[in-house]
Amino acid sequence: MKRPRSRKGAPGIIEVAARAGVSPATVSRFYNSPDIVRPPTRRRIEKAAGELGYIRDRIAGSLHNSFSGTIGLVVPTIDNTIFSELIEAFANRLREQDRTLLIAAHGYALDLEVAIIRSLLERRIDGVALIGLDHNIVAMDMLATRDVPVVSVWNYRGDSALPCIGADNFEAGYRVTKHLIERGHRKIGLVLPPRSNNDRAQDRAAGALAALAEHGIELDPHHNCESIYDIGKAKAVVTAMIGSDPPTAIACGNDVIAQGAIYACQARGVRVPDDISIIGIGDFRGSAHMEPALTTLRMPATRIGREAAQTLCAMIDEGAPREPVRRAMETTLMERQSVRSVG
Amino acid sequence: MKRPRSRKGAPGIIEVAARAGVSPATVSRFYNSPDIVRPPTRRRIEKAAGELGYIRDRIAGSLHNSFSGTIGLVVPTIDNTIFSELIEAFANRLREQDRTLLIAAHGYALDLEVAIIRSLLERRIDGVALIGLDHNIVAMDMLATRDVPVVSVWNYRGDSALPCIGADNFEAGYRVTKHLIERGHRKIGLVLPPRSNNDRAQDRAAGALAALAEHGIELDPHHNCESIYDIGKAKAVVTAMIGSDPPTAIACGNDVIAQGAIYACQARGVRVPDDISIIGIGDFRGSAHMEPALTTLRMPATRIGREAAQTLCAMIDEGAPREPVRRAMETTLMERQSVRSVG
DNA sequence: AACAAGAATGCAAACGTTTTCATTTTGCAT
DNA sequence: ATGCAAAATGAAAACGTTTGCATTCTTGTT
Repeated sequence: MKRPRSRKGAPGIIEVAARAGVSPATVSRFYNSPDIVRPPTRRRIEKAAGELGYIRDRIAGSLHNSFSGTIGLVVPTIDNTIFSELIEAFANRLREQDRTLLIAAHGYALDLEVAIIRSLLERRIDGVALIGLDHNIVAMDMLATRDVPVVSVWNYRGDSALPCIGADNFEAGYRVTKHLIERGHRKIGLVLPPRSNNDRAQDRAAGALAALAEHGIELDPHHNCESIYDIGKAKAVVTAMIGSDPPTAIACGNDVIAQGAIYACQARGVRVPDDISIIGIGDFRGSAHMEPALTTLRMPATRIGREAAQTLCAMIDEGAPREPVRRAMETTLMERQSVRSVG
Repeated sequence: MKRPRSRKGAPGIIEVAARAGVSPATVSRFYNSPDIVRPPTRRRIEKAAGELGYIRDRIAGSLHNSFSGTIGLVVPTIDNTIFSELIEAFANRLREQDRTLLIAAHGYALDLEVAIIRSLLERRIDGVALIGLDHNIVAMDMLATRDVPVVSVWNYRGDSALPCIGADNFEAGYRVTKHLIERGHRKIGLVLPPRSNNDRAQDRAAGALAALAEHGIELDPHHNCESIYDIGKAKAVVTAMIGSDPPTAIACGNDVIAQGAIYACQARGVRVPDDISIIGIGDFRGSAHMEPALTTLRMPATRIGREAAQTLCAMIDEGAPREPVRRAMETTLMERQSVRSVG
């Protein structure tokens, strides 16, 4: 029962042209390069468009020149502090450039990614940003065939095939663990997010393990845990970990896990940092104000989002450079109250 | 220096048609109503499309019939637990319907809303979802003129002009306050988000005040505070409030404020709920696992998001019904550990 | 075997812009 | 005034689909 809804009274470029007493071509030029139409004409068109309440139809426009002014963003999930900050920055930057954002989430399912990319391509996106470096090969192929610029956001690797704007997650894992070691901790627990389909998590884990290995510290399997991005789950996992033979410090894969860890300690009457030190990664909004304030490695999500949008737009406007752009955004260790020195 | 990037080798419907030995029209029909093309033909087209790696161009399609398969969503901000959960649900529901989501944030600036809506309209969205009921009149006008279905999400009012899917925020404010009163509290503090340009906040405040008034409880001006959506800010505000002559309970405008309130108490050595009870609104992910677990009024963000998408799609496909759809989604008081009875 | 009715397909004209090329207008120097 | 280059505008052909209408193919009936 599809009604072919009429575009109602919506005036087109032709009506505007008629009312302004110029040709449609001129109206088009008025919108796309105002500088080449003379000020008096410009004013007439502006007036006519205003009176008619004209809204240009970019869809018709993009049919001709192949730019739609729309960018795709594919994320594992939107509902995640870290990504939502990133998305917001990305979206705002695009808006400033008069582009719009098509967004989709796949929930860590790589096969859904193909369907999503296809759907975006059907809408003629000018470029795509993807979270992380590992992606479905057929999806990447579709993009490459159509010559659509792609940037990978959030994770940085010096040898990535894709242009990437993000933080070095290996280094992140390494630094937080190293920080604990430097504070004298030897019995260290790890609570990391699942590694499958997640290069960020993989890199962080590798970094943490590297720091441990470098100092000849052995990781008790009982202290090596996994938790999804969920306070409740993290709390449960850490509660189990500290039940018997607890570590003196726990490195968490992100701030949400760290938050869960702190609650787990509080629930069992274990003091942080006096009995157990806890460190996170991310520095989410709020982490600075927790009790105790969370020591964590700050990842500049907003800056990453903005830079990524910027880079992608440049690739669209100027063409992709030979060598992919790769930018490692600096992370900062925020020393607060949840870690103390021992020994 | 705009290169008119070539659409490269991207094959069109014509190439597919040629390879399958049919006319373009038939290929088009194959995609839009497969049932009216005979199975053998269908198979040939499918094969040809597959071999060519054809991806249909919906932009060209929407030029003809006025549906783009794209929905707009305008939110104050993406980076906010409550909205990101909503957005995710909304986006996923749309994806299931083979539609895509154009998203934009205005950061509570009503004038930006006009620019955003205009930008969405330029992309020929089939419908729009907006957060809340109060909106810029010229933006609403543009939508009405073009006959674009609109739904308001998140806040419910029985008398709203717009179709709305959400929770009754007046009732929410009323219930949490009433809950404190029923537990014997008389010295009650309020920490609510700023009301300007925010009907949700206005309604919650009105509800809270109504509950107080109903029981003849006077609100000490010193206990009537405002805080933006930010743990740090809320913590500061509450720290000040409990510095001298603290209330015995605080009703918070949302869970993030409540979280800040709890931290404020912890930082000052005030016990929750023994010394002060705290209640939130929202039941964000994590609220159940805090220490102490937060008593709060659950708002079903995921269900709201899904329902909203559903409703909007129905309006697009079937036309808007005479009387706007209005759905009040049920809220639930989650009694946990942050509120105790007194007196 | 012939025929009608219906189903499947093809043809060609939209859809609302942008852009090339041609034409007119403008500004300036003579 | 006059002529000329440069700037501004107009006419018309794209862009890649969808769809109304016309045509051809099926299929079942007599």
